[in-house]
Amino acid sequence: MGVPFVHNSKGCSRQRRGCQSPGSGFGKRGNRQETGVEISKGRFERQDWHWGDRAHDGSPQNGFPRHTLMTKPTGKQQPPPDDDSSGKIQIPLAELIRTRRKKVVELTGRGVNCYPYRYENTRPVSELLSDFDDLAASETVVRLAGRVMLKRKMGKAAFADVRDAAQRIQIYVKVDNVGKDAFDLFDAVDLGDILGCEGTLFVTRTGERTLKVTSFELLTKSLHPLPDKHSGLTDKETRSRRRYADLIVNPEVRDLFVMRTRIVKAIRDFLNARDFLEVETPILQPLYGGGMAVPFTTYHQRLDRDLYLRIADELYLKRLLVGGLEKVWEYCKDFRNEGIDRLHNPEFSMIELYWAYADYKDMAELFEELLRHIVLETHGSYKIAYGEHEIDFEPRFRWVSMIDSIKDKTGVDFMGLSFEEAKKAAGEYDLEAGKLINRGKVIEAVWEATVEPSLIQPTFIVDFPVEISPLAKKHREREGLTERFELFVAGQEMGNAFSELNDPVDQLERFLQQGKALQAGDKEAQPLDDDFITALSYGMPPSAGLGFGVDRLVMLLTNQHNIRDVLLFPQMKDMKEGSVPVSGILAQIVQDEKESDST
RNA sequence: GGGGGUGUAGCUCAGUGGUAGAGCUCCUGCCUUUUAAGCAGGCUGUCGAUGGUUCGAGCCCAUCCACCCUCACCA
Repeated sequence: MGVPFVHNSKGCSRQRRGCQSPGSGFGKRGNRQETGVEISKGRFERQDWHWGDRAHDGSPQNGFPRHTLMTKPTGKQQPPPDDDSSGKIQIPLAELIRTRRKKVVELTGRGVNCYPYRYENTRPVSELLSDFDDLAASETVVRLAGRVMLKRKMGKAAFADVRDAAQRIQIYVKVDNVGKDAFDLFDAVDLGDILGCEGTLFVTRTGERTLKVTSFELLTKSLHPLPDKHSGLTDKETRSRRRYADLIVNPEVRDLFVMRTRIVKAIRDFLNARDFLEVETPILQPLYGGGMAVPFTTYHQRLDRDLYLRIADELYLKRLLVGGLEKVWEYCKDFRNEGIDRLHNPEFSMIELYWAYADYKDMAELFEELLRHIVLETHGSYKIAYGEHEIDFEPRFRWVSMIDSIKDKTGVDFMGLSFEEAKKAAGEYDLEAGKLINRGKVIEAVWEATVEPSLIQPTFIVDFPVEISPLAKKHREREGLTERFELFVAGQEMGNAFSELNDPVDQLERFLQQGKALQAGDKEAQPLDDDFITALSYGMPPSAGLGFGVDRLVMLLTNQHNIRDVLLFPQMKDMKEGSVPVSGILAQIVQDEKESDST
């Protein structure tokens, strides 16, 4: 852990490291005397919180931030009053956590383990609810476990809402049923605590299905208060940074990520059923390639060389075609060192599949079937809503060439036009001149300006200009074009496929062209991959290849419009200033506990 | 990167230059079928950061940071 794996991602693992082994860090913290600082009376200075392991300098770390609490010499400090508030971090959160931690200490003193090891024979709440009538009538004793979301205490009885992975249920705890000691323990239960409960099911006066608790066990004490019980957690930044809190209080978020997993499973099932072999290829690569992108660079010490995080899987999967595997695919995490926005995260998921003896038309058939399968599996219908649109996957997808689609829209036919002629024809559109560096780019730019936004229902755009398709085979009939399609749905690209270029000489020439671009300063151009050319020289069968972004697909199928919302842990910039790490609060509390023990 | 917006208590939000507020959470008390339980009382903040204007700044100005929307580029 001493040397950061990826130079560019500093700070990404800070929080995780801090959580590893809190116990090991407490004794090593400088005390007040040594650091020459003083805990101010009732005030925690946020900016004086220092993370010991922030610098990536390779120095040994103990896995826990070195805490240094200090204050500004404000001159307003007074000797701590002799009540028990001296030295406390008195931001409100700290007080809330302190109160809960006190309960842990007290309960532990009474022999209650606030962090026991297991709770057995539980049933999912969903099952208890679906079998409710029978279970209630037979007074079957059942057990469940979950998190306390709401609590309503009334003297010698109490209700609480407990939620497990999928459902919530009300529990009823009455002193007559559980005994005084247990009822006192229930008094100490906070929102957020995790409980195991045993009892029978009944319906309350007001008609709510409820577990009448006969015994319960505290399974985990929660120290951090939950977000507001009514309005929940709405701040998008906090929801992304603390996805765990988001998942606790926003059931629809949980549903969305369950849906994401179902989508991936549907893809996997579909490809497995067609004998595509799921493989794994290197993420850490001596040379990147297979796409146009800026890579992340990292360094291997023992090899004493730079390595790259992959930007695409293409070149490795094609090597497997050479090796005779014929039908391969990979669920791949790729990394691109580019901007972060509504549609882009530095690490993202793709599916790439390669199919020997097939061409791009076969691949289009397969892709269409795959999407229909996924939509039906996950939605139970072929129609989905996306924003203001209803997308229907049932009819055959339109199939139209890029050049024809422009002709249909504008009347201009780019087929057979030279670069100069094409540029002239494009003159009436407001295009960025710097991009119009060849015929293919001009056609693409015109197409993007005129046709792309209108592609709401699933549409294959096919036969791209050769200049913008360096890995695709030349079209067997149409001069200057390649056998390539991209699928568009709701105005967005949902996949990209070619009849794969397998002539090693042609591929070498295209690499050399890319090499020139790289030298000329195009950071996204692809470097020459000698080993890939070597592989092609052995002979790669005629093949079709397809790649599509999983995150984008999940967005489409879950009606989300920001990639961050379909990623459990999206990349975030460094934390905004002013927030106090919970570990700092806990460290302070534990220090106070130790001091009060020794006095 | 350009343009627009937001940042106040753990959470959700008020607060247009004059002593930082509400609801929820939390604490104390009452309450044995409640349900955003209720009732009574109480604690809680470097108003994102830094600088400026002002007798006085949460509020006005500048810079910076983060997030959201939007435009251009990569999936």
